[in-house]
Amino acid sequence: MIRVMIAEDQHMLRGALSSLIELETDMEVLAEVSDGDKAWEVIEKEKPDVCILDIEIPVVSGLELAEKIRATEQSCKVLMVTTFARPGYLQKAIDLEVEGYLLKDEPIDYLIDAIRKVINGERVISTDLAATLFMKETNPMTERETEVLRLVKEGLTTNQICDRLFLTKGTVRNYLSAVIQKLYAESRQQAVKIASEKGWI
Amino acid sequence: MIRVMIAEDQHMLRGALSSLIELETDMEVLAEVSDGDKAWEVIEKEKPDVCILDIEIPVVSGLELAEKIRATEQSCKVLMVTTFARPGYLQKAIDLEVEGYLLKDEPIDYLIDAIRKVINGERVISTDLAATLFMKETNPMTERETEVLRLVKEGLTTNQICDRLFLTKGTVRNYLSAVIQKLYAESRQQAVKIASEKGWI
DNA sequence: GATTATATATGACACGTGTCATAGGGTTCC
DNA sequence: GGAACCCTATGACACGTGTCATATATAATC
Repeated sequence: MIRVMIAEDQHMLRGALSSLIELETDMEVLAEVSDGDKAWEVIEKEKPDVCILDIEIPVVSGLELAEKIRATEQSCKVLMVTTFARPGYLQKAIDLEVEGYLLKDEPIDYLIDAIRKVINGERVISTDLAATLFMKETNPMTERETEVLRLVKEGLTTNQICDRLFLTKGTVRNYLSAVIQKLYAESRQQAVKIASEKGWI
Repeated sequence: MIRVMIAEDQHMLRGALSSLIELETDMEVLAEVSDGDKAWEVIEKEKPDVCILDIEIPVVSGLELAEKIRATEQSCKVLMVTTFARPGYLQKAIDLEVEGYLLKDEPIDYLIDAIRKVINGERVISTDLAATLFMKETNPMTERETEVLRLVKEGLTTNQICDRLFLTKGTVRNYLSAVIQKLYAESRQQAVKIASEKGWI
C-alpha cells in the first residue's frame, strides 16, 4: 500500500485528487492538508511514502518544504505540482533533487502513474517542462546587479536600495539601467518580472 | 439524469471533477472542454442542463460565455467557478443573473450539491462571497476618471491617453492624481490594481 | 439665484527614472 | 604589461509622475 499525503490549498482540487487516489487499490491517502506547516507535522508523524506538494501553498511553500525534507533526510518521495511553468521553480526543484515535477495541466492519470513511478525510484517530469530545461538561458546580470534587482522586487525605491547597500543613488540607477538593457525590459518593474520568470532573482 | 458540461482549463481539476460527478448516480458529464469556444459548441449542440464554467478560461471567458447563454436564451443553468474572490467578477456574474457562483476553495461536495440546487431553481453562492456583497463599496471615481484609469490599465502612458481622449497632458495627470487619492493608492499602477479588484474598471 | 459637483485647462515644483559619458580601483588571465 | 571584466562613483539631460493652486464653463440641486 502506497501511503500518500497531499498538500494543496485549493480545497476543490485537493478533495478531488484525494478521492481519486483513494479509488486506486494500491494507494491510500494518509492526510490532506492546506498549508506547509500542517504538511510538515504529518510528514514527521506519519512518514508518508509520497508527498504531493503544491508549490504555492501558504505559510511554508512547497519548495521550502521539499528543502526541509531533504535537510532532515526524510525517506519520503517528493512530487511537486504547480500551475505555472516558471523556469525558476523548476530550477529550484531540480537543485533539490525532487523525484517528480508535474503541471496541474496534466491529466490526473498522469499523476497517479507518477506516484507509482517515484516509488519505483524513477524520476518524473512533465514533458512541456523537459523542453524548457534544454533551452535554459544563463543569467546575464552580474552579482551586484542581481542583488539590486532583488531589492526592487521587494518593493524598495532607489533611495532605500542605496541606503541598504551603502551605494550612491547614481550607482544604483546605473545598475538598473544595465539590467534593463540586458533583459530587454522597458522598466525596472518589467525587469523584475522577466528575471523572476527565469528564476534569476 | 442531470446532464452536465464542464469548462475548465486546468486539466487535472477538470478530469477530477468530471470523474467525481460521473460517480453520482443522477448525473452524467456530457463533455469536458478547456476553452470557451469549445464550450459554446457543446452548449448549442448538446443543450446541457448545467454548465460549470471557470471564469478564467482561454479564448472566451466564463463571464462572456454566460452573457452569450443569456442573450440566446439557452435553457441551461450556469454555475460559475473561480479561484479568486474578486468583487468585480462577482458583480458581473450577478448582473448576468447566473444561477451559482462558487470558489474553487469550496469542497467538491458543495459543488455536487450546488448542481442539484440550481436544477431545482435555487440560487447558490459561496458563503464567503455573500458577505462581500453586503460590504460592497461604491466607485468614488467620476466617469471621466474611471475612463482614464481604464486606459492606464491597458498600458497607455499619459501622452497616449491625452491623444486618445483629446485632453491635455495636465488634465490627464490631474485626473490620475485625483484617482490615486480617492483610492488611497500610491501610484497609478496601484490604483489600477485596487480598482480592478473592486470591479470598477 | 446661490451652491455644489464635474469637466477641462495652465503653470509650477519636487522627485523619480532611464540614459550617457567618463573615470578610478580591483581581479583574472593570456 | 595589457586586455577584459567588475564595482563604484559623478554630473548632466530628458522625461515621466504626483501634487497644488487657480481658473472657466456647464449642469444639477437646494
